[in-house]
Order: sequence, then C-alpha cells, then structure tokens
Amino acid sequence: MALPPIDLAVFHANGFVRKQCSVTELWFWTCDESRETCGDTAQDEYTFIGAPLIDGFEQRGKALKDAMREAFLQFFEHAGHHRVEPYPVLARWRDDIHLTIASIADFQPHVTSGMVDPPANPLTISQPCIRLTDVDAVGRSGRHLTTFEMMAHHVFNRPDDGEVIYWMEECVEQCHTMLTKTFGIDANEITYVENPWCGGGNAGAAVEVIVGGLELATLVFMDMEEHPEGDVELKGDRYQKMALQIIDTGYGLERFCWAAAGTPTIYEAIYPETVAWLKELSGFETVSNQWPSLDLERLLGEMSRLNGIMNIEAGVDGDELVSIFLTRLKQRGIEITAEQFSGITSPLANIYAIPDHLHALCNMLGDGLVPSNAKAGYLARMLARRVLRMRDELKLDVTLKDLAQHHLDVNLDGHLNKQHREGLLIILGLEEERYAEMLRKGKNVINTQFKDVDQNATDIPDGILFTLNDSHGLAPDIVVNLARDAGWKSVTLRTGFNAEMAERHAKLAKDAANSTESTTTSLDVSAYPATTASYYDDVYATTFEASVLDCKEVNEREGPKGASHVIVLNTSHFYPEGGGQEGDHGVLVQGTTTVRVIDTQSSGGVILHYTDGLLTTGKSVAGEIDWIRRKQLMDHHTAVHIVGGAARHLLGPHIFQAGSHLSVDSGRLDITHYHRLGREDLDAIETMSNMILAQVRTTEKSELNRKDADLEHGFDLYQGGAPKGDSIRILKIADHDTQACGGTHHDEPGQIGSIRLVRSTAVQDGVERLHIVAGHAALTYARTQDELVRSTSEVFGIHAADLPKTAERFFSEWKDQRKQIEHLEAEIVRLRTSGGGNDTAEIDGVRIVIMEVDGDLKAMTKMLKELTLDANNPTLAVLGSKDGGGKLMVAVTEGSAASERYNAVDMLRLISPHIKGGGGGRPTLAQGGGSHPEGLGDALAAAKDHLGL
RNA sequence: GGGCGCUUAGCUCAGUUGGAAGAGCGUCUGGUUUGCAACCAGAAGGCCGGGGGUUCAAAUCCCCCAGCGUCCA
Repeated sequence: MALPPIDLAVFHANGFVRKQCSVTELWFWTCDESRETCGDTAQDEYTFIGAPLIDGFEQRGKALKDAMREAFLQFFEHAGHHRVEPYPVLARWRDDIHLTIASIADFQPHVTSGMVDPPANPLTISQPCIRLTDVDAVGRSGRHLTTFEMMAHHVFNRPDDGEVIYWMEECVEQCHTMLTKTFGIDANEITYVENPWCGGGNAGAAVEVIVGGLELATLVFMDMEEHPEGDVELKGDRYQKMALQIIDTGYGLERFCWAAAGTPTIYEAIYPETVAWLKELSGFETVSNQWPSLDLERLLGEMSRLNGIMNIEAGVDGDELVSIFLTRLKQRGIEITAEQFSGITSPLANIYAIPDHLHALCNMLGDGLVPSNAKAGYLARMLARRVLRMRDELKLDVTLKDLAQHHLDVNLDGHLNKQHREGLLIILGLEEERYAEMLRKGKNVINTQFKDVDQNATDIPDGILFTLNDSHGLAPDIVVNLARDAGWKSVTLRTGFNAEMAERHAKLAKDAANSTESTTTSLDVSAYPATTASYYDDVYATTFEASVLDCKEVNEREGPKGASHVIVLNTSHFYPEGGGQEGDHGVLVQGTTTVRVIDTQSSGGVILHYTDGLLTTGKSVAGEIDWIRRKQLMDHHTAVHIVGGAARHLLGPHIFQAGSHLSVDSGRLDITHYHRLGREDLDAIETMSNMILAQVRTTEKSELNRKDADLEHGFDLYQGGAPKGDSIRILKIADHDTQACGGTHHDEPGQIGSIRLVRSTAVQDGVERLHIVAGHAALTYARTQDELVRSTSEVFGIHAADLPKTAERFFSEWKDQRKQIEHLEAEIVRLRTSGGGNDTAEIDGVRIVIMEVDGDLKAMTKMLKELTLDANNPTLAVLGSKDGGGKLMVAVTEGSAASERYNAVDMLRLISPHIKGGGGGRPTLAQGGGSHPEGLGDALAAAKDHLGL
C-alpha cells in the first residue's frame, strides 16, 4: 500500500489545486493553474537570481542570516512554539553519527523513540548542521554548502495518550502563512510537492516546499517505523504506524537568505565580505579583466540557473562537464571559450568554498573538536586541508590562522561555543604545519615513486596515483604539480581519473562494510526481570541478601575463564562491568554452599554473576563482594574523573574523554588533545589532582531525567559516551568535574589517598592515554619503582642518586670498548698477514691470505675489508671461523690482478662442502656457512691445494 | 572501525634479485684566509623502531608489537 494523497483544507482555502508533475510524476499543489511541473525538475529554472522573491531583507552576510533566523523563530514563537537553543555541531549524545546533520538529530534517538520527553513541545529551533557528503560540489554548484542552519518547528504527538498538539493541516498552514505573510512570497511561486520520506528506520508522508525553483523547506510527518509485517511499503521497505507522531520540518536558512538576496550564488548572499576579500587577495579582477567584453554577473547568474536544473552528480568527468556548460551557455547567448570558462570558474569555486569550509571548521573546533587522523577529528583535518589546498591554488599569501581570524570576526562575530579563540588558532597553526610537512615529504615520495617513469612521459601510472593519494595524502592534482617541478615536465592527469578514484574508494568502503559481521551470541535474558541494583545506595556496603532467580551452566566460550555457571538474582550488590569499570568479584553463600563470583556482567538490565559452582534456584542467598577489589576499582574510577577534570582545567576546553578502562592494577584515561604530553604536563595534572583530593570533602551524586540533565549541565556531561536511557546518574566533584557516570564512586575523594600519573602514551593522533594509579595501587607502584632503583643500584654498587650518571658512563664505555675490540681484531689480522708466516703467501704479485679466525660473519667482514680494500696490495683472502656451524668468507681486491685471476664464488663453492654448507655472493666477495665446523681445517687446506700452495 | 605506507648517522633522506651499511647537511681536526663566508683534505658519528621466524647469510622475505603518516567509513 502506498500513502494516501495529502489533501488539506489549507490548500483548498488558498486556491491550490492538485496536479501531477509532467517530469517527475510526483503529485503537487499549486495555485497557478497553468503549471505543469512541480518546480524542482530539470525544466524549472531558478526565478529569483537578480529578482529576489523575499522582500524587506536588505542586509547581506551574517546580518542577513541573523535577521532571517529571528524572523522565522519569532513567527513560530508567536504561534505557540518554545524557542530552543541550538545544540552543538558535534553530536556527542549519539554514537551513530559524528556531526549534527539535521535539527531532528538533536532529538534522536531518545526523544523520537518516545523514551525521553522533548525539551519543549512544540518547539522551534535554528540548528547549525554539517554535512560532508557533497563537499566536492561546494563552490562549484553555486548552491551546495557543507554547513548550514536548519530552521525548524517540531511537534511530538502521542495520540494514544490523547496528546496531539497539531498535525499536517496546522503545520502546512503555519508554513504557508509564514512564507506569504512574514516573507511576502507570491503564492503563485510556491508549490507543495507530495514526496514520502524515509530514513533511519522511520518514515512518513512529506511535503517539499519549492519556491522559485528552489527547495526552501521539507515538512515531514513521521508516524511509521520499519516493520517486516508493516502494511505500507516505501522504497522497498515495509513500515507500520508507531505510537509517536512527529513533525520534522527543515527550512534552509541560507536558502531563504539567497532567495532574499537574489545573488548569482548562495555564497555571495551569506559570505559576501569574505568572497570580496578573497577576490582582492587573489587578484581575481586581473583575471576577469582579461576579457572585458564578458558580463561576469550575467555569466554567473546563468551558471547558477544551469546548475539548478542540471543536478550534477558528484564525480562527473570534468572536461565533459565544461563542454556541456559551454553548449548550454551558447544557447542562452553567452559566447565563451573553454579557457575563459575555467579561467573564471575554477578560482571562483575556491573563493566560494573557502568561507563555507572555514565556517564548518570553526564551528567544529569551536565545539571542542581536536583534529585527528581518525574518526570525527579526521573530518576537521580534511576540511582544513581542503582550505589550504584551495588557498595554494589561489596563490594567496595568508596563513590558515589569518583566514580563520577573518572568518571569526566577519562571519561569527567572534563567537565559539566552547573552545577559546587562542586554542582554535593554535590548532589551526599545527594543522598548517602538518600540511606543509606532508607536502615537503611528498617531494621525496614523488622522486622515489617516479624512479621508473620516463622523464618525457605524459601519463602517470594509476597505481602510483592511488598510492600517493591513499598512503601519502597527495591528491592527483598535487602530484601533477609536484612531478612537473621535479622534472617530469609533460605529465598530465588523465580525464576522469578523480571520478575513478572516488569510485574505487566507494567500492573498498562497500567491501569493508560487507565483510563485517557480528558474531555476538549472548545469553537470552529477556525471560528475567531487570535486577535491582543496590550498589548505588551505599557504595561502602559489602554484603546483601537476595534470592536466586536462575542458575545456568555456561560453556567455555561464554563467560570468563573458569566460570561454570551464570546466576541471576532479584537484587544484587555486585557491580557489572560498565563505563570502563571492571565487574565485581566475591562470593555467594547458600546454606553450606559457597561459590565464587569470578566476573559480573550486565545484559538488558539483568546482572549476570559468573560463578565457579551452582546454587539452587528459588532459594535465598547471601552475597559478599570482594571489598579490596571494589575499593581499588572505585579509587581508580573516581581518580579518573579527577584527573580528567584537572586535564581540562590545565590544557583547555577541548579535553574530552575518548575512553577509559579501570582495573585493579591501574586506570587509564584517553583524552583528546592536539599535542603529545610531556612530563611537565603530567606533573601539573598530577599535582592538581592531589590538591582536589585534599580540598574537596564530598562528591555530589544525583540522578536526573535526560531532559533536565541536558538543560542543567549541557553536553559535556556525556564524556563517557552516548547515554542509553532516560535516567542519568551524575557525579559532580565540586566545580572541578561533572559527568554522567554509572560507575561506583567514593563519597569522599580523600578516601583515595593519592593519585599518580605513571605515563602517557599515544592512542591515535589527537588522543593521549593517561596511565593512572591511585590508592593502594599507587603505593604498590611506588614500591615497585623503588625496588627497581634499589636492585639496579646494587648491581653497580652505587647510591641510587648516581644511577643515571653511572649508567651513562657504563654505556659510553661499553660502546668505546666495543669499537676498540674491532680495531684490535683488524690489527691482529694485519699483524698475522704482514710477517710472512703460514697464513700468507704470494703468487705472481697477488697476496694470498688463508687463515682461521675467531668471530662471526660481521667480524670477519671487518677483517676482509682490512685485507682486500687496498688497491695497491692485490689480495685473495680466504677466512674461516668455527662460529655457529662454521663460516667461510672469500674476497679479492676489486679491479686488481687478484680479481682478474680469482673468482670468490668459485673458490667458496669449491671448499664449502668440507663444512657441509653452501653459500654465494659476488665474484669479488662470497660468504657461506655450514653445519660441520670440524671440517674447517680441511676446507682451508683445500683452498691451499687448489692454489698450489 | 577498515585499507595502505613509513621507521636507516645529530638532521633530511637513498639503499636494486637477500651477499662489504651510503649521500647531503651538521659536528670535530688540519689546510687556505687579516678575519668571515667559501673552499680543500681527513675523521668521528649506526642494537638499520622492538621481538620472533625463514636462511649458510636479513636493513632487505614472513609473523607479532610499538610509534608515525595517510585515505576511507
């Protein structure tokens, strides 16, 4: 079954009729009887370029956005909506996406699933969003952006509970009223297109709002969820009605601005100052002035119109595209050559894209993101690198910091959500250094990769381009430039290569996605009620009474090593592994039976006690947790919060927990930071952490519902990851640190005793791992370290304080002496071969040295060098050693009578059978070994025989 | 999370089919020069990231680990 028509009174009241689009076959509503198309097709050009559709907004840039946003929000406030402040662009409350991609993303999945109440209902918001899927089209299409604000009004209805605020009728009416009254848009220009929406497991009827050929908004009426037996089918999946009815609207703030400005591209409407500045910096006028007859404004306007109807897919061949454009422009009376076309459009594409990318970058870093080579941080690095590349293509003499300063002042009014201005600039400075380093290294890589490429070649092998891009970060265009600089003057990029590479990446990503299969086979816990967790009530209590709900055998692959049974209780004091904290150990006692709890896990709210024995189901049991273990885990867990807070205070607001693990031996905390940490940093954090232990008397533990937790503490609360439920446990350590955390914590930080930062290691770029010991583990650590120092000092027989100095002296003396031994060994060889003893002879002006020596191949090599490298003393040397099964080396002085007369390989092959071995090498140097050292004498004798000695 | 690449002298990097560890810069000594720069001659400086394995023989081939880089999700 498909969805029924969206037939609303508001359409009829405003004189709209329902028609079917002659191009897309979608049904749409219009009050222009003559209209045949829905407005968003290849036949509907933008009508607002040079002829704004929205009156009364004379501002441009940030002022225009501010005015437009305010007009929108005020309209919906007057219509009874509560204004909600925008969420961060980093979606830290979600574990499925890195960035906020839509206003509804703020409320997924917890609100849209019905588990958590929305912050207000109905609400209106203007949510900054970032989408990087079309990043390649930004600047070139005239309308694509990576960052935009999605203005919205949202409603969350619960019809089953009689809570219905409004649905389609009122929604469309409000939209129509706003467009025509607030923004003065001519109703004839508006079409409402029926086009069902689905995504992320949900679906519903939807209306696209098209004005002047531009999609200004989408109104989604989400009231279905994916279900195999659903009665509605959309795009291949089946859906059924769900309990919630959600209105999810999205109005493109920047598009409203564009429609009000009527500029050739969207970028000139929202970033006019930056575009002008970059044009000036890049000397764009001198480019366009080359062709005075060209009407630039008209050309750009026509291009935007064309872009609007051509709907270019990413990855289309560049040259082909240009020729299409030239033909279409000619049809419209604009004569332009391919050279003129790319001479104007390629710098402009960069000029347009830079402010967009900077906006996204500043917002991401402003929310505390640290650039990295993986995960969300990579997205920031990619944007920074794109800006730097475009800057270089434009030959601008400014740094990334300069660009960001300008952007901050002009387009953001200096506002950042969290990060300080200085922090942001430091990060961008580092990114630029990395970029420069990558290019510098790139020059070397080019030379090695191009080693086998002819200097006159015109094509670069695909394999080289793939490797350089994927492994060294050098995009094909950059490679061509670098190669030309390095001497391969005529290389060019094959047309369509970039598209091929994108395809290849897409295929690799697809293959990777297919190969990942989940193999988790967990115990079915749905039969049990959620276990009542009593460990929060009194974290110092160690014993409890419960009754056994079930006891099952576990096989070896399930559960921890040594566990034979898993026991489910009605209530438990055992903390199951979670939030990085390992599970509790202890004992369960039933009458005279005692079983050890080896590990505690949790699944679907049910606490699973893995034990080494069985208990009787249905009877009561006494539990006791291993308090020494639990206390140590709590020491580490509370310490990790304190250390994290100290790091944030000392290093900056971008410090965010990227993971943690708490065991009995130690705790570790991964934090986001843009530098490696030095010992001074660790000392400072350690000092502050211990000060907190002394200063803060009690920790504050509270439990809030999700809605209030967000409102009261913001999203920094979720350091430990996206929260799962409606109820949030919060641990607050004075003003030092506040986090959502389900772990067990001390009531008094002082209970920990002391905290030591053992060391820091790198987890990935931008993430530093702090290794922490606290409480008794800190004491154990100190003792272990003392013992190391003590025992090492005893070896040297010195005081501990002299250890570094002495070790240094021993190491350098050891190196010196090793050096001297080598010299002495060479000296021995010289002595043995200079006196005319048994070891040396002479045949027709060539010195023959045949001798047994001590040492391995490396030592023998030194001796051979001593013997055969002097061209004035032509020598054939045969050395043998009993080292490891017997070794033989033969060498002759290169380029001398010796090398003309004797072949080292032949000699070696001749004598090596005596030690049951083989070997090989070059005619002037051969080496080999065997398994019969006793035959060494025979081998050397055979050499003498062969030479007639 | 997945793919790929890199790790060699104080620094920047070469190192071919496994067979004598190299260059440039820097350092030191001597020469030249009023002095400096420059130049000439010479020298010192290497656990070839760590650990296993294959081999008579590994910087080189295989496996594991670590660090760094990079592309993609």
